Amino acid sequence: MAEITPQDAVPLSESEIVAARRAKLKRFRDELGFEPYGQRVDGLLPLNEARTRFSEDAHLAFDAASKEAKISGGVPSDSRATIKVAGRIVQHRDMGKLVFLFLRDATGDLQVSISKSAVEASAWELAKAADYGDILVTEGPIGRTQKGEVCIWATSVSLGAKSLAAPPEKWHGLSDPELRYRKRYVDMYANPETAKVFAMRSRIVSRIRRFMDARGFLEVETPVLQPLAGGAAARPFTTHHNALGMPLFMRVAPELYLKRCMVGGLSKVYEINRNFRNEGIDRSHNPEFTAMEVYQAFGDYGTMMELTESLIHELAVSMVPERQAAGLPVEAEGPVLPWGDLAINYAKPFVRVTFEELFRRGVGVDMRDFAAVRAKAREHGLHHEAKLDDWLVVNALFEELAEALIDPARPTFVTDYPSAVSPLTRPSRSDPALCERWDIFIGGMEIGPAYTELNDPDVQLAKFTEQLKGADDEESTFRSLDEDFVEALRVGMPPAGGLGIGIDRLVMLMTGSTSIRDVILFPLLKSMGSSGAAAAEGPTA
RNA sequence: GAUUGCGUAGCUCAGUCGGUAGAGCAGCGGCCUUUUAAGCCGUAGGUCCUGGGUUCAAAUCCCAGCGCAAUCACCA
Repeated sequence: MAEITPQDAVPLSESEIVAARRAKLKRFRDELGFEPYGQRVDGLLPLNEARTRFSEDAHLAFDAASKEAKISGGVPSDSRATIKVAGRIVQHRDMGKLVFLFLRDATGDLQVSISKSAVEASAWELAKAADYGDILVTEGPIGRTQKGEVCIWATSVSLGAKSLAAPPEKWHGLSDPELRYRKRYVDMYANPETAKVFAMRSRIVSRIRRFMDARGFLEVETPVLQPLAGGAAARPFTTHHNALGMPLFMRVAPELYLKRCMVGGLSKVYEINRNFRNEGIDRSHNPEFTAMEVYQAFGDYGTMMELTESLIHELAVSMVPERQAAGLPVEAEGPVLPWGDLAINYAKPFVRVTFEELFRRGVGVDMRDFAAVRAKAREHGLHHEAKLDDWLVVNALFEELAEALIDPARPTFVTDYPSAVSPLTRPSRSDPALCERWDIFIGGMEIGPAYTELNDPDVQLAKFTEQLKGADDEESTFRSLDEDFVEALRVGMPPAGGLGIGIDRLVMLMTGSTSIRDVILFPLLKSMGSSGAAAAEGPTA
């Protein structure tokens, strides 16, 4: 195997900015003796925590002692805390024999002041020549400057990593949305609010887990690679297992496996799951997205409604201090979290309205009067109406006219959907035309449905079979009957409530993000140029 | 998939009626021990997204393509 030298890795041509940075890297290593890619450092403080170590008293005492020492020629006593930090340089001001720079980490920014007289010659050269984007490690007492800026007065400086890439604009950051998504690693340090959103997302997901765990649910993991893509009527991504010679699908939902868990005796389970749907991309859809599915034995859709309302309300309450800390608008009463043009009020109880009532208000006729429904459908230009089943026409009209009546500024449960459009749901005990299902809408987005689950294997099999008949040629290539699932139901699944919540959309609402790409670290974009096209061809060997 | 808009230096953006390609930041060389988007002097940096077309002349007008965004469609 040939030795790879750093020179081999250098591109043939690069911008003068990059060339200048490479020259500095060489100089730092060869002339100044710094390892440009750093080493282990213990005892580092996050920058926001470092800032809290500042003491005005210690600063003033040191200031006074310094002046005295200047006259008497002694060494001033210093009670300031000495701390060690690391961060990326986001500002660099060279004043001659004094360098001010700002370091940034995920917790915030902190100034470092480097005086030529306070550090070794090599460290001084490093401080002078350091670039925007370099990762720096520094140690020293924390004080402030004449202008009052809290800072570390460096006594040592070293490199954590030399940055060889041309940095974004230091004031505007990275604003081109395409570049922000393609180079998220730059976006995250150049635009601090980006990193804040992802830190918030992490805490939100963590709170969801604590909420579920506190209620006695077990978190489980079920297959992403499935021989049959069941649990939702969405187009799956297809793949293949070489050793088994077996076609596989990326899951569109974990539902059928979580129900198998119920059959097995895990009576309260949840999974925070990545799903994959081979469909369009827009502000609220990414091909892979995160959901949480929940199943509770001997619960029903009412159990799931209480759980969902409590969870979302609790999350919204927890966002009040989060958003205040991040400088985002918020009202504690409710609470009210602004989102886009809306001020969404998460006060309990959430709005509840039946599908039938909303249909009557939105469409103006009784949904069971199919003649009137079809007349309305023609009136509103649903031209393929004649080909559709009665209830599908009802559903289409509902989505067209009734959903718009839902107040986007209030979380709203729409309950008791027509049974005919909900194959995995148990029909209503009081009215067989309806089923025990609700959907929750917030901000005009569907956040998730919940069902009283169907656990009668014969009814389930009949519904699956009926659904398959309705599938067109394309659908039938990936839709097939999950016989093992029906077999599991024959073993006996307890009655249960089930729930699915879109975590990305919930995080959008909680963090004030109006695009799903702003809450997914690396959203899918088309690949660029020929290398991307070649990669899409797959392995050739 | 459709429509509209955008694509100019590493980044953020100007570019008038079609007539030699511009600024700020970043970079490079200087000066400066208290800056807050530091400042000052000097300097370098371009496949104007790609490919065609119209024209004496195209960043600019036209066509096609690529990428991104918004809206719509699709997504129970």
